[in-house]
Amino acid sequence: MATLSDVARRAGVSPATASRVINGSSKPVTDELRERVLAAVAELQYVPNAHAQLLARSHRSAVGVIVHDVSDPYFAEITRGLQRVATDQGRLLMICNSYRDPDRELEYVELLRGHQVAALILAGSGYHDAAFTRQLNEKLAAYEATGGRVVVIGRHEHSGDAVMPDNRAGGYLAGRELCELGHRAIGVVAGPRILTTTTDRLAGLRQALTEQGLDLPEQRIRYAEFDRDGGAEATARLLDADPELTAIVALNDSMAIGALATLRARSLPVPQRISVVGFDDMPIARDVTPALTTVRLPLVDMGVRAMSLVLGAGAPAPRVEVLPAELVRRDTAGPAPHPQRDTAGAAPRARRGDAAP
Amino acid sequence: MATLSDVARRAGVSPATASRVINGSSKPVTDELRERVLAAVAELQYVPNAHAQLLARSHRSAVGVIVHDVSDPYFAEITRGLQRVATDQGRLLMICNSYRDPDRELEYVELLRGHQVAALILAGSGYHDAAFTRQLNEKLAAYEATGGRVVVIGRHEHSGDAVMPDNRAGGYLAGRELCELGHRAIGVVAGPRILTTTTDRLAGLRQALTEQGLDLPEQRIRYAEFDRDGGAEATARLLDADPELTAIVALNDSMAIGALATLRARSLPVPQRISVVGFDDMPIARDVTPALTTVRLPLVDMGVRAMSLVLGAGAPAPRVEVLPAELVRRDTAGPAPHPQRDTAGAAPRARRGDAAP
DNA sequence: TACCGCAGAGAAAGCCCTTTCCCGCAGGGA
DNA sequence: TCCCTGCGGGAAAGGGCTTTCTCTGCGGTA
Repeated sequence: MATLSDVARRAGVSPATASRVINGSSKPVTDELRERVLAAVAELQYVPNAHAQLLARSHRSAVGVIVHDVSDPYFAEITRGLQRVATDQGRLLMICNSYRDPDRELEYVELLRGHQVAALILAGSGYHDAAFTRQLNEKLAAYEATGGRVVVIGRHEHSGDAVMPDNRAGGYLAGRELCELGHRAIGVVAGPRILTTTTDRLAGLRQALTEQGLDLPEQRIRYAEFDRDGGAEATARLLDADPELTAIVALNDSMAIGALATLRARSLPVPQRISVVGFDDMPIARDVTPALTTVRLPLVDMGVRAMSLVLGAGAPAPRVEVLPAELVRRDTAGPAPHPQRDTAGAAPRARRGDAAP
Repeated sequence: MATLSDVARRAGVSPATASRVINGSSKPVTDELRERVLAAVAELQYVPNAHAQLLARSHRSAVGVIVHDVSDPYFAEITRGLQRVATDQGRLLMICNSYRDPDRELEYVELLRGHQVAALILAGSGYHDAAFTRQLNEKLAAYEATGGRVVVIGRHEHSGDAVMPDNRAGGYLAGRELCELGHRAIGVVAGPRILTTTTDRLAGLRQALTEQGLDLPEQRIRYAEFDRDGGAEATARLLDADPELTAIVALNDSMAIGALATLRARSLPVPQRISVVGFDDMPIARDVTPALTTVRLPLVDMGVRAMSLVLGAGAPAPRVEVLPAELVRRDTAGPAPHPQRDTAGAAPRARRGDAAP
């Protein structure tokens, strides 16, 4: 590889001058020398060594991002938001997939710190795991102590700046919708119970049911991987245990799609026989058939906010931006198939005029 | 940030010794000193500066990857394959999204070269653009001249090692299938015509139709973005121009999903009234309703092969691995709705017993 | 006892840049 | 004519790490 001094030698100037030309330094250089340097760069196909540059320059510019998996639509959308702001500000993003492995997450914090990133964004659910949480917070604190900035998306465990989707309210929305449609036998297809996202969404859902005089026993919940196959499998288990279910809440859209697949395989019409509500409103939700009724989270906006927060000025106190969830009614949730013997939930159910456009 | 000499000072040793302990050098260090160093590392939360390390070490280990967009399922699958091999070999991947912008692609080649990657993988379609192709090849050649290794996935324009999906054969498969089902009026929803992927798939398709005595006039092809919305829009244009179409080939699955959306919006039943065939077989294809008939490409395997090639020993001659396409029959392609006046295609149509399970 | 060899530790030379500091020189004012 | 100013350029000092080379001191052999 050609180095700067190769270029300088070829152009007959000092490395200092070559550097100034290449980086467009504010210090003036004669046109004659400038051209000689540029010519040498072209001839030698010179590309500056990024590591040497980062070492020599003091200011750090890249931003590190740790997500579960960029190709998961949930994180893809968030990342889109992150990118948008980062690109505007000329920042490079280093994105790492933790695949929800706590150890890998810890490793990546170190790795990114080692790569001298100016800031760190952690996106994705936190864990119910005190030991891990403590370790992570220690690492994050160490990083912040040396001037690094940290923002988390959707995790409570960190005490600093955060962007939080309102998972609990979203769960509540899903639950209320189904209650109002007259459903009494509601099953839940949930992600891993160690994730705070799962428990938060579940808590909101439970609250909605409780308000309608329903409870949500553990046997109506099945925990599985937070993906399509997990959803398919959990739905099958749920149905095997309780064939009378008239509605299923999937705690994310991937699982909802899996649920739909199982339902189709068992020839259970949606929403006539059984309703399904998803969560997240990822792009594909509107394209499955029937189109998925789901709880929408402003994913791109979450990314935008997080990046703005992390690149903006620091604040004396931690800032927490809570972004609202919103119910998107499409075609997978309909009235419960047959009238309930129990009439307790009649009033709210009547409130909803679904026949109107 | 704590530095190595901070650690050394704190442990009362020289930086050399500290370095040896931290990197597990082969040179022996007394247990006593080793422990002092380790303690200092822990106390100081020391993380080595990756840039300094890369500068000091001579051997390069990271691999650069340029794709259209990691969150596009096509590239997500390929990347999964790349990652699998890279992780096995302890390599770090630097993944860049070009968003099909040739200039950005060129920039990323430089960027990755500047980051001293040991190898470079370019995935995604090439362009019908001689000037760009030449520039890219020059940059790649310059990189290879300094010992860098390059593998491309799905692009003919580079003369070195390559992994090639058989796009042309795949197009042929889609065309033949529809002909055998009796379709005569077939429209195509295509990606940008500047992409070689588009023209390759189109060429195979055209060949299949030609063999059946059909031709594929330009007005039966609509070019649009290679995504869901592009597919929806192109389908609408196609239908407006030619309402009698009985089949649509979408040149990737995202476009096929868009096509399905338009068809649903227009209440055209699939496959009774109109058949749809996609391309790629991305994971979601089986979950749309009706499940998508499509041409499968071994995407993960393409990634695996590419990474193996690039990390393996160099070869004297360029190696090109062509991976086969395969038709996956699901539910969006059925017999043409009404018998053709023209009986020319009868024989092949009869060959296929679609009523059988 | 004298000498050799080697284990274990440190000094120092890079790796490739950026940037400060300094120097020479030309032009302008006194 | 002399001095000061300021511009354009180079020398050199890092930036944080790895690694070779060198040095010290110990145990073992003749």
